[in-house]
Amino acid sequence: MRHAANLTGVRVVIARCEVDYAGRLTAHLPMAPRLIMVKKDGAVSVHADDRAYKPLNWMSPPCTLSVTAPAPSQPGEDPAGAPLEELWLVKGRDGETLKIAIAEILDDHEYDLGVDPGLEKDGVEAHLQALLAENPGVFGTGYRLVTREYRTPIGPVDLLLRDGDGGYVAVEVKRRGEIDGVEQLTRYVELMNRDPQLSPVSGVFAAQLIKPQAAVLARDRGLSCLTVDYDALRGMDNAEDRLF
Amino acid sequence: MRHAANLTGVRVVIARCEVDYAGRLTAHLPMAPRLIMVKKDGAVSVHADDRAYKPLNWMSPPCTLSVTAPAPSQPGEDPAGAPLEELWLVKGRDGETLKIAIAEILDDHEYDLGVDPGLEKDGVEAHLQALLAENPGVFGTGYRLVTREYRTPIGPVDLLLRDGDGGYVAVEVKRRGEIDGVEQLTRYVELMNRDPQLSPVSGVFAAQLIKPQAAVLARDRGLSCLTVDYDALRGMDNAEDRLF
DNA sequence: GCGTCGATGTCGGGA
DNA sequence: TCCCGACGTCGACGC
Repeated sequence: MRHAANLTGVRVVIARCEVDYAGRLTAHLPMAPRLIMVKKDGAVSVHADDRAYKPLNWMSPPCTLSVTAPAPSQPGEDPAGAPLEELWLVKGRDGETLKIAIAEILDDHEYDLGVDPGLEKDGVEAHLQALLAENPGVFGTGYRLVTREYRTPIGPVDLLLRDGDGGYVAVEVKRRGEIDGVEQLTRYVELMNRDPQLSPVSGVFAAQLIKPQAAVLARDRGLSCLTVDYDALRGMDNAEDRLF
Repeated sequence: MRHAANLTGVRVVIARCEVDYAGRLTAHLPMAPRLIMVKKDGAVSVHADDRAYKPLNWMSPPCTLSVTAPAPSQPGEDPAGAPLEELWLVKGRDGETLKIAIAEILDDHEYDLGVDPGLEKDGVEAHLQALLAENPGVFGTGYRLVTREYRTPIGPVDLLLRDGDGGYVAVEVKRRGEIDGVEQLTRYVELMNRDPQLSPVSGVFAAQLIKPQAAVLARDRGLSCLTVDYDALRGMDNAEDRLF
C-alpha cells in the first residue's frame, strides 16, 4: 500500500470507478467513467459531466488518502470480472470514509498552480448594512443612526436607530428576509424592551427581498418590514458623494 | 469569435487567467494559474488547488460559453504585457456574466464520461418522514395519519396526526433535533391552536437524535419528544412487507 | 473548540 | 415555473 504522495498541486484522474461514501449518510455510485480531482489541501471529489460545479461525491479536508493496488483475484472486483487497478480509501474526520474502487485509469495529470492570490467580493450583506447605516432616512423622516452592531447579551443588533420622536428602533438587515431573521429580531426586541433605558423599542426587518411567510410572522410579532432597493440605495450614496 | 463547440464530455483546461463575475454580486480574481472545468451541462468552474471541492468562481447552467481570440495588441492585455490568448465570456440566465481572460493555456483535455448511472442516497430526512407516515403507531396507540406536509400560512407541518382520542397532533421531523426545529414546531402549534377547527393541537418533536438543549426547550414549550430508531423503523416496514 | 450565521449557497419536492 | 425548506450544507467569525 502506498500513501498519497505529497501533492505539489492539483491532480486530475479520469477513471472507471465505483464509489461508496459512509458518514453523515451513506451513498453509492456504480461503476462508470468519472473525473476525480485531488487538491493540494487534501480534498477529493468525484465528478460526472453534469450537476454544475458540484461533485457526485467528495471528502472535505482534513482527510487522508491511501491507495492500494490489489493483487489480481483479490476481493473487490470489477463487476465485469476484470481486476481492480487501484483501491482508494479516503478517511475523514469523524470516521467518515470515501472508498473509490478504480477498475481502469484512463488519464492522470498533476498541475502545480501555486498559491492563489485570492478573491475580491462586493455586494454582500455587510455592504447592504453599511449603506443603510449611511442612509437612515430610508426608514422614515427624522430617523438617525445610533450605532451599528449594537451589543446585546444574545448577539449584536445590526443597526440601532432613533425615530423622529426619539424612540429606539432595532433593525435586522438581511439580503433575503426569511423566518429565521424574524426570530432573531424578535429575540433582540424582546430583550431590549426589558431595559428601561431603551424601552419602548420597535423592530424593523430590512432586506432586499422579504419572503411572504417571513412578512406574515413579522406582522404577527409586531415588527415592521422594509424592502430595500440596493441599487437605489447605492445611487443615493453616489448622489450624496457628488454633493461634496 | 467561435462559440463553444458541443462538448461530448468534460473539458479540463489549465491556464493563467483573470476572472470577473458580475451577477448576484461582483467578484474579481487576478491573473494566476488555475484549473477551469467545463461540463457537458454547460457549467463552467474555476478552481484553485484549495477550498475543498468548491471553485473560486463559477457559472451554473443554463449558460452559454463563447470564446474569442483577441488579435495581438487588442485591449485587454496580460498585466505582464503579453497579449491574451483567449477571452471567454459565459452568460447566465439573469444577465449574470463570467469573464475569463486567458493569458496562456498550459494544458487542455476533453473526456467523454457518458451518462452517469446516478447516485443512491440513504438516511435523509425525507425518508424518515415517509417511514413515520407509514407507521403512525410509533407515536402511540390509536394514532392515525391525517396528512403529510399540512399547509399553514407560515409553512408546512411535516405530519398531522390524530391521537387515540381524536385530538390533532402536529409532528416536526428532523434527522438531528436542534433548537431551530423546536422553534419551528412551537410556531406551528401556536398558530394551529388559534384555529377552533383544530384546537387543541399538541406537538411532537421527532428525530433520530435530539440534543439535550432542544429536549429541554421542547419540554418548556409543552411539546413531546420522540427519538426515532431509524433502523428499527425500517425493520417494521420490512416486517409489514413480509406479512402481505 | 463550539455555536451562530451568511451564502453567487445548491438541490429537490410540492403547488 | 416558482416557492420553500433541507443539506454529507460549507465557511467565517465570535466567544
